[in-house]
Amino acid sequence: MGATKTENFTDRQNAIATMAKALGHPARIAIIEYLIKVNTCICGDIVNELPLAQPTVSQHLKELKSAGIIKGDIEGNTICYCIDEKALHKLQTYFENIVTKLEKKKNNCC
Amino acid sequence: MGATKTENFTDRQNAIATMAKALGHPARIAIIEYLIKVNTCICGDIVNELPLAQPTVSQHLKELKSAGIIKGDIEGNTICYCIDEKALHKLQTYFENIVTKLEKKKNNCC
DNA sequence: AATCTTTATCGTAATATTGCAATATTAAAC
DNA sequence: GTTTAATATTGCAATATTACGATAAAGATT
Repeated sequence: MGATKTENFTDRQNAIATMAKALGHPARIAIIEYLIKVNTCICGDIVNELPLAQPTVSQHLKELKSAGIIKGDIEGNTICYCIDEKALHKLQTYFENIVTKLEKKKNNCC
Repeated sequence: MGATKTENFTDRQNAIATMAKALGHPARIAIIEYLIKVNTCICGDIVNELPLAQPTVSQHLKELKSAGIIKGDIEGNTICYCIDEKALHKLQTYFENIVTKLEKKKNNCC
């Protein structure tokens, strides 16, 4: 085996897992933090910001994009990447919901 | 290669990535959702709840535990697993912070 | 003590991820 | 049109993940 059995889980569970997985690498965390920091999304210098080779960065960007975390549009010979707020909002809501439930239930063991 | 270059990123970036990675699998999302649902954390029937073999579930639990997402204590011949609220709180805060920043900056392209 | 029940670990196969050098692509600059 | 600059793709090696059968461990039950 080695392949995740996505078909056995709900779409929602798979969707959250996909987004979480995309953020499950420090380079990709660094990328989104940089995108947030620079405010604007014209960010041709992302490679210089990261301690990784250009193809590696490109690959991480591709993964973030395919998970819907970032959006990218071609803009001349540079790519304009920026955060997809919808995805991060979903994650935020998801975790907020969990935290709220945990607080409400006050799970009283362990 | 194939190994993540964790040494090139900050501890904070690695910490978030580790937690996100642990949640980057639908089975592990299903596990924490189940733990939340049952309220109590004495949960010997987690295997029956998931469409995976027992060793696989055990492995997923181990990963969640080593990432600090869940806590587990031995309790007779069963294990008492429950959510570690601290970890989820960190994630919630992290994403809330991002969303807040994004709203404030109103990133005006793409 | 033998058995049952539950969870962990080992071993292993299939697959995925990470990282980079080399190369391709594509548009701007000259 | 040639060079430059920026990003993408390809190919590949190293490593990690996913999944499960077999087996081990350890307390509970009889």
